[in-house]
Amino acid sequence: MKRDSRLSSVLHGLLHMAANEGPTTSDALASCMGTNPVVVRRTMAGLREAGFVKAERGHSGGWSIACDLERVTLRDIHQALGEPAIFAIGNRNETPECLVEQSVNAVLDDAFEAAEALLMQRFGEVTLVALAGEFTRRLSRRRS
Amino acid sequence: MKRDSRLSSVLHGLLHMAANEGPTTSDALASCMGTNPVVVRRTMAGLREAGFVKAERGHSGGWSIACDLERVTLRDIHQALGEPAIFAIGNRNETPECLVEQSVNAVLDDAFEAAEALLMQRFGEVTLVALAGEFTRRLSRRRS
DNA sequence: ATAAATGTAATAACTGAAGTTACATGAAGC
DNA sequence: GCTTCATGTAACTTCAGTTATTACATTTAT
Repeated sequence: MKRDSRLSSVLHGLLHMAANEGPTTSDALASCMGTNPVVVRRTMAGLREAGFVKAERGHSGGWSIACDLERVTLRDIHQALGEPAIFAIGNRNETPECLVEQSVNAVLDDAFEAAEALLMQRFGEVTLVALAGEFTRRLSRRRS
Repeated sequence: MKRDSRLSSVLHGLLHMAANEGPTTSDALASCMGTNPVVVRRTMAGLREAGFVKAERGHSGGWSIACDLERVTLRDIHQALGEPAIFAIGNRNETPECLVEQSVNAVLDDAFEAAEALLMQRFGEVTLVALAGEFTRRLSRRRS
């Protein structure tokens, strides 16, 4: 499977948008993310619908932040993307008749649910401001 | 991406093998797992190399357990399968030049590593005997 | 010998993200 | 009004990785 990098992509885009004064075009985001402007629009669409960013059309248009960076967490962003599947591993059959397979599924699901809960908790603890702070920290470290 | 169900599949197969007296053929495993005998051989190959199962060729051959079910855990099985990727989500670029992207990656990687560590810990706590016990429990529950 | 089993290579099918092309729509500037 | 620059979106292709299938070699018991 090709790995889903939408979360990584939009976070990267958001930080660039936050750093820019006016709106940032899909083209600009695409070039700094090494992808295609159409992909940017498609991916950002979820965040737009969730109200985290806004897009202005026409001359001098583009994307800008439309939320409080202190309140929005990585978990919110993940949800806005439609909560894509986290695991590449899963059960072969979600509703098996075989009692053996049901047992295997139950044990695996327990473990996966615990791991997912932890991941979501972590995501919920990181605001976009904190993410930007991580960048600032790295920037000053490099400068010194 | 199609989800990787090899772990689920081999565990299902192992429990069936453990329940059978003699060796179990790939055909038998395949039909109870709803797949193809070639897929069974290919998937079981890792466990065979790890010494968890053995395969006998020729007449009245097939697969049988070759390990202590109390000592082998789901984690061992996952390793024997070649430690396939756990997450369907990942960074767009693993070694980015952009400091913004590096920051995003670092924060995401932290969270993913924590979730993976928890999952592996859970897997390490479940032996094949415990898995079989889960089946026995379900069986008696259904009978009552 | 024959039949029954695994071992494995080669190839196609399937799935979902990512990439691309094309065109409609809207807003600013002239 | 017209042009230009931007997003919105549909349709299609590409790509990667598991799964499925076909084919054939090899081993073992009868």
